[in-house]
Amino acid sequence: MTMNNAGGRRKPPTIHDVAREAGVSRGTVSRVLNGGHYVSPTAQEAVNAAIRRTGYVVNRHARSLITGRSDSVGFLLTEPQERFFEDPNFNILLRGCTQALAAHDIPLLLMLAGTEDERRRIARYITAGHVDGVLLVSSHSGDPVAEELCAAGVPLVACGKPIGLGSKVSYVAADDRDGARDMVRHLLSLGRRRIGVVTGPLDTPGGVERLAGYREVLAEAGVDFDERLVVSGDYSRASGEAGAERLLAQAPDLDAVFVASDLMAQGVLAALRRAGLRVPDDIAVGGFDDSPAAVAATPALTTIRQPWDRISNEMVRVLLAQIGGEDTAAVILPTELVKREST
Amino acid sequence: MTMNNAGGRRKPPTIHDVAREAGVSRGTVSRVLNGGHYVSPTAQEAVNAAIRRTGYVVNRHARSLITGRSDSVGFLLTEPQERFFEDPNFNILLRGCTQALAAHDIPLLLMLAGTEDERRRIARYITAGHVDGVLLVSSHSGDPVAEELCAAGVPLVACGKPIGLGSKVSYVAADDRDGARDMVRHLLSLGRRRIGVVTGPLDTPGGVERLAGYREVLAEAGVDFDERLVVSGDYSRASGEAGAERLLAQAPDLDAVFVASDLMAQGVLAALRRAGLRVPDDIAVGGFDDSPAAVAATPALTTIRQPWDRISNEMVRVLLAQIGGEDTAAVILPTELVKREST
DNA sequence: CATGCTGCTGTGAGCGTTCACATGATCAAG
DNA sequence: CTTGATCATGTGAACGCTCACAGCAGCATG
Repeated sequence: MTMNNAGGRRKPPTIHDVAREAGVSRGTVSRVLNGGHYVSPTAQEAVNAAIRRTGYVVNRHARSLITGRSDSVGFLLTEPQERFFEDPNFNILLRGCTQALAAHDIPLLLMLAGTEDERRRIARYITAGHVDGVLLVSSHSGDPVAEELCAAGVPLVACGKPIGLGSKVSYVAADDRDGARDMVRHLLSLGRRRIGVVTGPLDTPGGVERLAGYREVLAEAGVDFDERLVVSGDYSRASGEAGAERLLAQAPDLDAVFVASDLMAQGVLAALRRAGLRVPDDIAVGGFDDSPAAVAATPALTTIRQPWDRISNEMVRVLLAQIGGEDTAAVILPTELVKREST
Repeated sequence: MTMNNAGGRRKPPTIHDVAREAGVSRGTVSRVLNGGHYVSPTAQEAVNAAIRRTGYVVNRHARSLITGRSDSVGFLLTEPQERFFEDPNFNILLRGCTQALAAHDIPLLLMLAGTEDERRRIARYITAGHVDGVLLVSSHSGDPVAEELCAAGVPLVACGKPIGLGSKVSYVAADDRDGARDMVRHLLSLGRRRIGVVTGPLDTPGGVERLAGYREVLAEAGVDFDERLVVSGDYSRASGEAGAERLLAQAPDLDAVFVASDLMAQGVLAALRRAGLRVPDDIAVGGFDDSPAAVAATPALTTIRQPWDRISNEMVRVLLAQIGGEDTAAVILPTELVKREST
C-alpha cells in the first residue's frame, strides 16, 4: 500500500518515485513525459498509470535547468501604459495570448516597462534567458528595450509593425490600410464625396497606414485630395472631439468622417451633436477597431473590426515557431467592415 | 583580458565564473547574492565588481530547484472573464499588482481559468508549487479552484471578500459599505429624499455591501425604506439602463439614484435622457468606481473612488507576508467621494 | 594555555531533470 | 552463424545553484 501523501502538504513525488512505482527507470519515465518515442506500449501504460496514482507533476525548474529553456514567455508592454490599459483591444490581445499559450502549457509573464529602471530590469531578466521569447506590444517607434532584445537575438514577435526596428523583426498586424480602404469605399458607396479623416498618431504604423488607405481609395475614385479634410489625433476621445471641431471649421460642407479609432469617433459624435448635425443623415461617421465603445456610442458606430483573436493566436504561433528555430516573417490579417447606425 | 562573450549569444556566466573572477568561492558569491550576511566588506566589494564585469545574472531555475520556492506568483482570474476584461478597474489592479511585485523582483504569471479544463490545469500548476502564491480575482461565490488552493494551503490573497471560502482566507477590499454611505449622505445633503438604487449583483459581497450602506444611511436619516426604489443590476451598462426604466415606472417621483457602478450609471443616464429628465436638475445620479466611464459620461459622474493602487499594493504586501509564513488578515481600505456634475 | 564564541570562508553534496551513451533484445539480411 | 540495423531500456553524468558543515582565524574569558 503506497503512502499517498494525503494530509501533510509535503514533498511532491519526483520522477524517481514514478519510476519505482511503474517498475521502470527514470529514463523511461522521462521519455514518456517528452513525447513517448522509443517506449514500448507496455512501459508507456505502466508509467502513465504510475503518474496518475502518484499525482506526479514535472518539476519545471529542474527541467529548465538542464534544457536551458524556461518554457515560459513574456508579454512586454513598453512606453505609455495608460494608453494601452484603457484600450479594450489590449485586453483582448492579452487574454488571447494567454489562452493560446495555455494551450501549449506555457505560462505568460506580464512585464510592464514604464520607468527607465523597470526597462533595465526587464531587459536583463529577458536576456538572462528567464523567458524563451517575448510578445511585444509597443506601437511607438524606436523602443530601446525592443532594440536590445533584437540585438541579443531573443525571439520576439510584435503586435503591429514596429517602426525603427530592423526589418528582420517578425510581427503580426491587421491590414490597417485595407481596412481604411473598405471604410472609405463604403462611405463613397453611400454617395458621400466630402469625406474628412481624423487620423491616428502619425508616428505609428497604424496611423500612417489608415491614412494611406483613405488617400488611395479617394484617388481611385477620382476625388481630389483636400488637405483641409485631414486632421490628426492621438486615438484619445478628446482628440477626436477637437479634430471634428477643426474639420467643421475648415470644411463646413463635410458629409462624412472616417475616424481612425472608435474612441476618437465617440469624441467626433459628441462634437457633431453639439454642432447640431444629425448622424448619419447630415454626416456619416466611420470608426476603426470595433471596440466596446463602438456599440456604446449613440448612434452605434459603423467600424472596422480587427481580428484580435486571430492576431493573438498568430503572435503565439509565430513566436513558438521562432523559439523552435524557424525563420518567421510578418503576418498581415484581413479586417472586416461592421455596419451599424452611424453611416 | 577576459573574454566577455561579446558577439555570439553563448553560455551566460555562472556563479562559478564570478567566484573565479572575484577570487573567492561559490559560497561567498552566493552569500553576497542573498543579503550579504557573513561576508567581509572586501569580499563583498570584489564580488560585486566581478558581477558587474561578467554581467552575471542568477539562474532562477537552479535556485528554485534547491530552495523549493519559485519566486513568482500567479494572478488568477476565474469565472466570467468578459466582465473583468471589460472592467477598467481590472486593468488598474493588474497593473498595480505587476508593478508592486516587480519592485520585489517577482514576476507575475497571468492565469485565466475560463473553461473547466483550464481550471484543472491551473490548479495542478499551482499546487505543484510552480508559483509561491496566488492573487485571486473572482467576485463570484464558491469558486472551486480557490477552494482547492485553500485546501492545499497555497498562500492566497483575494481582491474583495470572497463568499463561501472559509473565513480564514485573506483578502483586500475597499470599504464598499462606507463608500455607499458617503454617496447616499451626499445625496441627502442635496435635499433629495426619494433616492433610488441600482444595486450590483447580490451574490457578490460588493453588491450586498453597497446596498447595505444605502439602507443604513436612509435609516439613520429617518427616511422610510421603499422597496420600489430598489432594483438590481449586474454591473453592465445595459442593466443600468433597464434598471432606470424600472425605477421610473415604479417611482415616478424619484429625485436621485445611487448606482452601484459607473458603467451602470452610464446606462441610467441614457435612460433618464430618453425620459426627458435633466441631470442633475430633475434627478441626481451617483456612481461607484470612478472608472474612465465616469468622466466620459455626460454629465460627468459624481462617484465613489476605490483606492485601486492601494488595493493592489496591499494585496501584494499581504501575499508576500503570507508566503513568508506570517499569519495575515483582511484589509479594508477607505473610499473617497469624487464630486462632479451629475449631482 | 585551554576553551569558547564570533566572523568569515571554502567544500561537498544534492535539488529533479534530461541527455548522451552503453547495453540488450529482436529480427532481417548476408 | 555472423553482422548490422532498429528498437527499448537503464545508467551515470551534468545543469547552476544553495545549504549544511567544517575549518580557520581572531579575540575575549576562564
